[in-house]
Amino acid sequence: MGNPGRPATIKEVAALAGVSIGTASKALNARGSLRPETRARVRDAAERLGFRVNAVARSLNTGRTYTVGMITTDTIGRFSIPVMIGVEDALGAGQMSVFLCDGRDDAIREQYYLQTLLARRVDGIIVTGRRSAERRPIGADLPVPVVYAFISSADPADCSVVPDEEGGTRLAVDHLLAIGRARVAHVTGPEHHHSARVRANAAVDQLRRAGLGLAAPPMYGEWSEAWGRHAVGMLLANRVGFDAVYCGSDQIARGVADALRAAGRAVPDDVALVGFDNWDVMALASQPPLTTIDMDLEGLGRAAADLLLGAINGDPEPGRHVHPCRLVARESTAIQVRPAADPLRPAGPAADPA
Amino acid sequence: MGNPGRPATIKEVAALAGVSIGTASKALNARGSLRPETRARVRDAAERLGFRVNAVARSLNTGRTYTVGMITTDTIGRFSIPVMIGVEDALGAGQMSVFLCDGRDDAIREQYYLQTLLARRVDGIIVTGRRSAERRPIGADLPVPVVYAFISSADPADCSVVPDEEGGTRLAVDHLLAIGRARVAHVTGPEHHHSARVRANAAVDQLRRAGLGLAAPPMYGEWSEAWGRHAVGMLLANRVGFDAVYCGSDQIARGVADALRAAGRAVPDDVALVGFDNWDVMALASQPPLTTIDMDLEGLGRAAADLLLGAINGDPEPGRHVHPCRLVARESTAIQVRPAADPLRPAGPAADPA
DNA sequence: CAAAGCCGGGAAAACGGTTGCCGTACCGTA
DNA sequence: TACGGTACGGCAACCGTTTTCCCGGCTTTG
Repeated sequence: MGNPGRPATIKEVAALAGVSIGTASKALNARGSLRPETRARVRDAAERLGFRVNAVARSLNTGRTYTVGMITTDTIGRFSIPVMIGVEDALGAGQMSVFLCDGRDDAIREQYYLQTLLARRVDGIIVTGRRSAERRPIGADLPVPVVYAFISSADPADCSVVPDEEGGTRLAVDHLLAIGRARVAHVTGPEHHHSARVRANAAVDQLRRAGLGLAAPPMYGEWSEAWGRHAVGMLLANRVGFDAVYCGSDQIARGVADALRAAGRAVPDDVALVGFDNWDVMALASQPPLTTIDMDLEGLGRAAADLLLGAINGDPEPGRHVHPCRLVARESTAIQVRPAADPLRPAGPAADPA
Repeated sequence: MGNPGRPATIKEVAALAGVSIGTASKALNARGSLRPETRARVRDAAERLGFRVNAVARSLNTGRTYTVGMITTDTIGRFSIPVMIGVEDALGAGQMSVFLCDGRDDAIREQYYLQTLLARRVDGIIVTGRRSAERRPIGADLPVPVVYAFISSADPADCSVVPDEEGGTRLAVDHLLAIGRARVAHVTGPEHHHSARVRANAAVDQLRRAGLGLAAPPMYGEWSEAWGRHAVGMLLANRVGFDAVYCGSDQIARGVADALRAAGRAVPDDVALVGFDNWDVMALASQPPLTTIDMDLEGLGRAAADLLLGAINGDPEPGRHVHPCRLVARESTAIQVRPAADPLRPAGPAADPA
């Protein structure tokens, strides 16, 4: 038990067990050659005193702290959360603790955090953020390995893990083609946004590979439901013929779904719909629920953490690593012969709660 | 600059400056009495070597680590994020770093984290989580102060900071009364959920104080849009007379708004609507945008951090501290003579992007 | 001129562990 | 009986800083 005042030290444990400090250390860490009975005596003493090794003191002479810093480029947000959870999960399993640093898109603040982390002698650093675009490296010649997760470093020699947005788009397009759609429109976010451009270009490419083109040029706008609704209005006003819409986000897709319903076009029968992000609150609340592309951000975070652990242990794998997306099929494309049952929710309208 | 191999130690700095280690320490920390010229010499040497004090070594003999642990009861989620951001912000300003620990609603995992944090000799611990209900204390007789943020400890002697959900509800009800509504319905989450009950009871109380009652008994269901839609169906089917709905969440409120519109009831003219949470993605995307109650979770997090800092510095303020909510007025209650201009967004329909 | 005080800086003891090296006692064997 | 080997456990250096105490020299004062 021990008292709650000062945590017990190994010296007190050693004294109680009647051995030297060094011996106590060996007993507690299962090193050296000691009589089993001695080990037991030390362990008992430690237990009685409520001894908990002082990680600070240990770090001082091993040189390893078993901590890593996680710096977000911008404010902690919807995209960085799952990445952080994945990172924390993978590192926690490796006995490492994570320092959380919210960069807030402020370079000064970021550098302050970087210095703090280095002063704390973290074993490594993860840099993440909301955007999937490139960013300037956080520092040069740092004494610890750095991995960029979701965002990537502008220096190709740095280790980055990014979602395979092109691959995700190919999944979306192929899925629409597979259910027999050929006149696909694309509604997405602002053109200056990296992800919007990448996904739009990938959609065009993949359709071309099938001998097709978009039903209309990519429609760039905002990452909002309102823009999704507005875009549908434009498509209808221009009498564009389309039987599917691939959207740059679930928010946009939901707006598209609402506007289509208001215009009397049935989803998915008249128009099939695919979103992006698999943001549950949008994808599931949409009417109908959205088929969408999931970037597996948590898995991406875990992958980044594993790369960091590797680098810490001397096996760096520099460069840009792409992490696969996956398609989550729901009712907004549930049509014709469906290849398999939807794994996430039963087909048919959702039952309202009592 | 120094090379990126091993970080420079104060010994090397001292050698380069031609002073003893102790003197170097004093120079770098602005202590003791030294000639200005000596200080400068040491500082130069430190700069040239890229010296960064080893926080681990420093902690070892000061006994303070300037770190705190933040443990989430359940998975990091929508409510814990703003709290965490607030905590991190307030603590960062106090030069403290934050260890992130995702408890995942797993008591084993939580205890593991607790032990890890204690081994790391954190100066304090913040416990947070998604639900605002009470939870069993994370430990007894801990050697460091603990503050519960958003959730609260079942032990009233522990320090907890919780949102003033009753107060928030009073703001909502008073607001509806102020715009002339008297037949208020209440649609909220599951009855077993602490927040749902608290808010429902507070609504009843506040109406009673005005000599009124709810237009129908509190409608408990789910925290979902679907339930909001369904509840409207029930109200209409039962021919309940109502000119306002106070909802337990913005998600529910959005569902209510959609169903009312579908039923030809205008918001806010026929029915005024107040949500809860001020979750931007719901409150702003709703048609019309929602008046709602904001729990100021970030501020709550900062308050918790400040209490923790106080406790660390010897001024504990045990007990349950309530943090005020505030009303954010938007178009779902924009009616009649409005007392003041809405501070957050101009009135009138939102313009769709080009 | 001597004593006292101050200023600048060095030496060394902590802080709490880990670990390599060494000594001792006991065993078996020649 | 003497010697070598092994098992067990102690000693002490070390990790990088901070901080206390002390000392020598210079300045001030009586």
